[in-house]
Amino acid sequence: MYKIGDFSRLCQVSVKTLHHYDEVGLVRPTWVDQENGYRYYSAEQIAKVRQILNLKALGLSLDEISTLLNDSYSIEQVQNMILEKQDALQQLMHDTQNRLDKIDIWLKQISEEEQMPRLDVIVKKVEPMLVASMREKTVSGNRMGEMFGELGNYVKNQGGKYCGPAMSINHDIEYQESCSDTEIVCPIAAPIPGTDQITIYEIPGVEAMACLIYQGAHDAECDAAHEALAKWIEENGYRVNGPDRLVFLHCDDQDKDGKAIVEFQYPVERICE
Amino acid sequence: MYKIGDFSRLCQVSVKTLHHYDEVGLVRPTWVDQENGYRYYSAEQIAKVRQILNLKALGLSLDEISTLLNDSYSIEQVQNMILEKQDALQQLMHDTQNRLDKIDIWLKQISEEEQMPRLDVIVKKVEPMLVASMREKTVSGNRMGEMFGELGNYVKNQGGKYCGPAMSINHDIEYQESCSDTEIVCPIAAPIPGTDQITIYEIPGVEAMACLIYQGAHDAECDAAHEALAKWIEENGYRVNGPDRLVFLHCDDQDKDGKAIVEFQYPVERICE
DNA sequence: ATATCATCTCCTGTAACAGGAGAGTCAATA
DNA sequence: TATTGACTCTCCTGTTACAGGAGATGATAT
Repeated sequence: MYKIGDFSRLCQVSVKTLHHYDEVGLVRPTWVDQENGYRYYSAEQIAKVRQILNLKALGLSLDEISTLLNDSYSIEQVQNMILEKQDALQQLMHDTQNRLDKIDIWLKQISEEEQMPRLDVIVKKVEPMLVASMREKTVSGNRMGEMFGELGNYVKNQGGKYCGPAMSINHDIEYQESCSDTEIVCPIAAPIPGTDQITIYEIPGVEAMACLIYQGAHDAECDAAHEALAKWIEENGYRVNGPDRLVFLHCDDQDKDGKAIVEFQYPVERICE
Repeated sequence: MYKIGDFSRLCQVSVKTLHHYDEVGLVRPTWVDQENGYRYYSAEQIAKVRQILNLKALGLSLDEISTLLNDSYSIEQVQNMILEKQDALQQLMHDTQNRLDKIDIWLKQISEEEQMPRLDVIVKKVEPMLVASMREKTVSGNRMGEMFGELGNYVKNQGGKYCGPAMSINHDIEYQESCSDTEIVCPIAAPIPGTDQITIYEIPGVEAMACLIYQGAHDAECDAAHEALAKWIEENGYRVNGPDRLVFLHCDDQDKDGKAIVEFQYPVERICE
């Protein structure tokens, strides 16, 4: 019989840990002195503590260890438990590697450009949504404003309900100054009838959408942000694989060239996978 | 200005998370209605939340993100922070790989032998310790008992203080039936004088000691346990690189062949490193 | 007016202990 | 025998980044 201090030295675990294992019922002392509450452990229990240490080293939780040691499981069940752990650990490896990759990109950027890398790009999943849509070629900036007006009015008249910010989708593969093929859409909660010019349909979701928030006027800075996003996509090992979107999160309607907040969205996929 | 629900959808984070960020001061709402406590966020804050998400994806804690975003750190400081994280993540990769390796061994053993692998072997570090020692060749079991007696008495007479269980060290490289070179040692707290036969010195520590607890009589089962340990060492990619020890954790002195608890210890090293 | 949301604050729980307070115990020494 | 100093006990808090829920109030739409 050992007092907790001696036992902890034998097992190479802390007294606190033994207290904890007692509390959760994983390793109960062989005998407890009722007078002073001192815990006494027998040498045979060292083996049990070792089993626990070993199972912990595999990444099992105390709960799992507890059930595994108490209820005598069949080999298959143990095997399944271990296989599950293996999956979880492999997932962890994968995630960790991802983070390391991102850090690599960071460090490279810091040393090359001596400035903080962009922090405001994220890749997110975008759900499919029901929209009212207008699509026209040769759209100028002014015309776009008109189109939003028309579409908005139509939706309102039909009793449709907005359920998200409006956006435009750029169907041009390359940038063109004069002639562009642009679709503007307006997410709605429930279907409404369409017209010749206005289509109601569900735009597909996008698994990976590289997104950047831009705030300010629609000017040179805006183009710079666009470029930055394109650069980010390239440097982080992605490739654009669909039409990009412009989400109008906030528009100061009062003055057209005033403060606006838009999100640039490019559907992307990983290169080499 | 967005209410928290809209803002959470825009940022792709939960309301709970925004509450939390508010509480810890990471992202405070632009404006709070004093009447009802409603939080209102401005669209510019989306960018900040994104930065946070990105930094989180690198594995930084909220605390670290907080200091990084609030106090404007220099590029070098940021770089150091990131480098630290990189180290930590690489360590994590390493540990995780270790666990996966152990799991592989487990699964192989389960499928080959259709039984639970040994759970009671651990590899631990053993500190150097001051001991009183006797070493003799051609030691039989009986003689060992005598030696322990002599050594114990000597230590006691010299006023030495035990500070751990006694043990024997097997200096034979191969197992020999009749003639063996055995040292028995007794850890003591402070130096005492030596004699012709009894040496006082510090036995070196061992970085990696593969250990197995055995309880029972000193018989065939004991040899089986020894073998099991040897097998474990081999299968787990270690190699014995020093004299093995037998630690007498508990001896029922009454009857010699009765219940004893000993720990087999083999100093080991990893193969291929 | 009412029903349904959305939002608020406050509390608990998570995993596996570490650290410390304050009190009682043990063994050995003076 | 009294006194150390080492040990041990219980109880409480803190760790991380939120999730879940209770109970109350506010906002919005029919």
